[in-house]
Amino acid sequence: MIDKHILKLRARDDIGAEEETAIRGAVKDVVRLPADSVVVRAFEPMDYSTILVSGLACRQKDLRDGRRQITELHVAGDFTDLHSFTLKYLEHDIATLSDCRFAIVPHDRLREITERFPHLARVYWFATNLDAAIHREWSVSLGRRSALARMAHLFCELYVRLDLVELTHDGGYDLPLTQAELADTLGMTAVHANRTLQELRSLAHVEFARGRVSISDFDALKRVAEFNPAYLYLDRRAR
Amino acid sequence: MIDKHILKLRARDDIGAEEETAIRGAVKDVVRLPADSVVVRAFEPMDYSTILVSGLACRQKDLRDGRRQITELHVAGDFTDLHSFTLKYLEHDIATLSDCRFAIVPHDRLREITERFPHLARVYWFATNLDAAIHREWSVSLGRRSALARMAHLFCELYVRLDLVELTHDGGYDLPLTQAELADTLGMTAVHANRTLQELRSLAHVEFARGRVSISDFDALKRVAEFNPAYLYLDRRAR
DNA sequence: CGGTTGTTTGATAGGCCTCAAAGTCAGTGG
DNA sequence: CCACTGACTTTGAGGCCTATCAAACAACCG
Repeated sequence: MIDKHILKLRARDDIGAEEETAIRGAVKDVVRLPADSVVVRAFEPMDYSTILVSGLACRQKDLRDGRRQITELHVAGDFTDLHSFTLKYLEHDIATLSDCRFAIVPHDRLREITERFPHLARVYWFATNLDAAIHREWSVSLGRRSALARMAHLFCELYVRLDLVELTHDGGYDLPLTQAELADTLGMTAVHANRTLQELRSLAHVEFARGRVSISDFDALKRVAEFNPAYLYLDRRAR
Repeated sequence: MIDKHILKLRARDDIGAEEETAIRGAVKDVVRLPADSVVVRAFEPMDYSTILVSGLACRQKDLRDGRRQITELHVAGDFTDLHSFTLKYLEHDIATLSDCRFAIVPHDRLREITERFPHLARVYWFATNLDAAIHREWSVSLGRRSALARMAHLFCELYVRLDLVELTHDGGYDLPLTQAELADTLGMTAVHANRTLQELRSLAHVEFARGRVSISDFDALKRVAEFNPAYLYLDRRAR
């Protein structure tokens, strides 16, 4: 059920058998939600967190005028709202972008296992710090990169993150987003996202169609994006 | 020495006397650095973290072409690079923007106190999650807000954060930034920052001159920014 | 198969960038 | 005390990137 989650943890640190058992035991429930559902509503008191088991989800913040910014995309294995464990509520929504399954982990169980295994506390602390590192990279994209480089960068990031949980195949991956949602992620309009997509296809041979990203020349894409995966902390070490 | 740090922690949760003693005891050294120094270099292995005691510092990421994005500003009391405790290195620089003093906290002492006081582990975990919440709000600014609203929003945020550590006075606060550095924070050019500053002055009666922000009408500023401080998690509760 | 949602294209406008130069200010040294 | 210097701020002109508005087109779905 949460195999991809464990897989992702193990990419960054050793997780003992006892720890793994504790993590698996902390899952209380698994729920299914259709696309475009709000999983967690901003500012509602939370006493559980959720691991994304399958599907695509996001964190999004709405503005008064109805526009929104997606601040992170979540793939299978991500602890989408682990930060609510210490924050007690979220200042953003968690929403599904496709059909999703979530594993529910109550905060009191999180507290138990992090007190029993201080190492796991650090591993999960690390996980939220990694989210923050991704936020920072997105800030650079939004603040300093052109629309083209920003989009290329996102496609690179998702390739690496999905590859880690074995969700890439044939030089690409499923990304069930509309162009409007992609635009909300990249801080641009849907029209411009469409045009940028066309430019990216002709420049770097990257396709985005029918919910799938196909990368025929990853190096070309990386060059356009000036992509360096170091911010994803892919090295395994004791946390 | 780290009074402002303790003050900030206590704004979000109760910190016991024993915990406070442990925190103060974890400080090994205090160092002084002039403006425009690099405190922590990206990708260097870290075995300590630093609390900003006084001055203004930032997290910054450089691009190949020499441009940069400042992804967070740090004020006195902030644990500027607490995340290196679990990340082991940072993917960005920490740099000073004014003369600064830092308290050095070795990671092994952090490990000690977080294992001895699981509650402190959560308090510090919370602190890094708060950083991430600020990152997300900045993503919204960079992605969806106009230059004017973005600048207004930053000035609001800094007012609240500085007020928390008693560093505001006479309806304003010291912000020893050049316009170019402000521009790097807001994802715009220095020229445009200058023009936006002028617009903000005439629209919301906000001055930024000689390293000081003077706000004569905070409500007007908040309106321009659509500022809501909820993302700063200002409520005190058990973490 | 009609309606709805999502994609694509075109025309126009505007916000922000770029380049360049002038103006201001604090600090320095004669 | 006053040139001189270097850093920073301000202004102007022109252009590009991206937004906006509108409409046609394509794809999906009950």
